[in-house]
Amino acid sequence: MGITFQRIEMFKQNELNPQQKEAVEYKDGPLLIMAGAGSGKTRVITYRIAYLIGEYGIKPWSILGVTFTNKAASEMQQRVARLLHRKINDIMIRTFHSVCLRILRIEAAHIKLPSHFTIVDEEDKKSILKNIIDESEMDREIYNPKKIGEQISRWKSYEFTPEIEIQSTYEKEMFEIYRNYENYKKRTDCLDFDDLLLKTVELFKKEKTVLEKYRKKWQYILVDEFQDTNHIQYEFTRLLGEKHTNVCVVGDEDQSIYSWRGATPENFFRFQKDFPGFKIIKLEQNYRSTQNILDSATAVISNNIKRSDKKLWGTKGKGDYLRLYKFDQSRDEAEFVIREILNLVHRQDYQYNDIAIFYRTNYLSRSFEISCKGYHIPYVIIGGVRFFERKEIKDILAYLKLIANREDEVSLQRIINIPSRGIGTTTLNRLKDYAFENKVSLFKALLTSNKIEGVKKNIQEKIRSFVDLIQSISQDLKNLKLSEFVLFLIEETGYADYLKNFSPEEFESRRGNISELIQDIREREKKDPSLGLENYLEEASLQTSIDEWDSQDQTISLMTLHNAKGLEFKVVFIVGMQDGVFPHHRNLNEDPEDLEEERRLFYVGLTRARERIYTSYSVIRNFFQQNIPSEMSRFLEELPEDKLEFFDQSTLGKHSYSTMRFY
DNA sequence: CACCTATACGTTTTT
DNA sequence: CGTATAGGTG
Repeated sequence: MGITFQRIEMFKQNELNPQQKEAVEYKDGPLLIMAGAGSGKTRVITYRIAYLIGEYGIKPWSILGVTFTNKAASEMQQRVARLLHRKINDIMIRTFHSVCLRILRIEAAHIKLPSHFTIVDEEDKKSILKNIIDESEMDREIYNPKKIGEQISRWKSYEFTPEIEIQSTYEKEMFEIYRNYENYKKRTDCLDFDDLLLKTVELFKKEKTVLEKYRKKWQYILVDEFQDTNHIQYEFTRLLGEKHTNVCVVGDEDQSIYSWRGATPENFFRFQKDFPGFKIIKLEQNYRSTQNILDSATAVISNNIKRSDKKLWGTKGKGDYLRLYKFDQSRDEAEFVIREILNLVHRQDYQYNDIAIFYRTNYLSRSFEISCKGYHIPYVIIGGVRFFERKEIKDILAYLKLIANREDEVSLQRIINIPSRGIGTTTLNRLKDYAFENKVSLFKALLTSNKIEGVKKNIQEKIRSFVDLIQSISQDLKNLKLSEFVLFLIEETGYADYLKNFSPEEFESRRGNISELIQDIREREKKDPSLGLENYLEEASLQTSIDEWDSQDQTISLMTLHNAKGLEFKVVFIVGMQDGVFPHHRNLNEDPEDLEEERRLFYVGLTRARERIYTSYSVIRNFFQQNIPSEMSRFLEELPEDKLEFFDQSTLGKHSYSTMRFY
């Protein structure tokens, strides 16, 4: 039989160690895989899925795989397809958010939600909150939209709702804002990222028949990066899995780096409680890094008190020493790193895509970007401003979102006067007041603007022509492919001229981004000729920066340590290693757990490297154009000295580490 | 209402 | 330093 042949082939091509084999072949019941860094975790998951299908005859569509990024999901899908020699588009391997979105689109009616709801991103969320705070006349000093947004997010990830009793006036007002925010979204048929998870869990708890339907559908569940799941994600997993208990979770508590987003390794314990009879398999064989890297990473992480004892066995030779460089200024650091990269590529056998630069915070990318440009090194920055967050892209998307959902007030507000149509803030506020008082949507208010007091005839005319524009282009959506429609829309709205006027200097790059958007739509149309507006908007709103990245491209990669999770490179530079930057000053507090999370982040960074690690810092840090003296990161002192070479490139304070020089 | 200028303010990490 | 907002003028 073909099935047996596949199995033999699978194991021959890429042999698995006994623990990996056990994890792959384990069929029914709860399974907890503790997978150390570089222990072949992805291989185990993909083999396991392939094995369930190929060996146990499980139907592809009864498997649910949950990952953290779309990229990890599609990679996994491809690898499974390769193992089984067939196209597999019927396995659901997606992110939590994407799976929940799928469910909600279908089941929305059960929780009194129209199925065409739109998704608000972080920027939209902030602007909604800002409006609410402004209207409530609260002090913006204390009530800053970003902070409140984070707080709301935290509440929601714990299934906390505004109905809960609260004491202090501050909390009361926070809840008031929260409640208004929730009402606003309800009124405008919007959901934020947290809602996707929260509403799905709510739906499962309320509608048992719906829950049963999905329990029946997904007989086998796998969750990747389990250490970074939060309460609500755990609930989702538990609800779906507790009946058949075929739930496999994979993670590494040493790589838990999202506690600030509500993630908790506590879920490992909850899993063990909620799924009795579970099996634990530990993957401790590291196939990625040299022994020196492994020993250094182990030495660092062993400073954490809160961790269960776990070992990593290396499979490679000792390899190079780790390197530690000290500089005067950030720009010296950037200059060195880039020259060293040139050296690695031209004098040694490395390619650009073997190399990555990691930093703690996004703003550190700037000096390295400048140096890359100066030396003509091809680079990509992962993170920072994402493609779908760029102004021009968001404008176009706002038009599309409004066409998909007329109630979407955020999008309407964004583009009602872009390009400028003479509908300014005063008019907009009148319209909003009218909409609010008469309990209609903002778009409805536009339709009846002649009834609104204080809106002059000429302005009514302007509003009418805007409404006509939206209505008439909406008609054309039916007759055009989406990519053609977007081109048409840009034409009809006069958006290109607007961009040119708005900023001639930036026009070229913005137009480039728009072409890229259209190209992206075309590519998706190629895969799925029936690609609709809603479908595309969905994918666009859940896309992350890492998803845009192609590891095959001949470029070096710059990213935050958080973005580095799950990746590997031959050479890794970890830069900006000053106390206060890394560990970040906000996590240098009384709470030792915050520091431990920073340390895990360092551990993640170190364990991404296969062959070589450079760490570096400068004694003068440029911050807001100020020069701030800074100390070497305390984490660097945790690296074992006998596996480290120290290079003092600094002309200031030479005395300090000169005795460590030994190369 | 649109446009220009002054000033305040901020950068942790992100699905 | 760069961006985002406020405040004033045409």
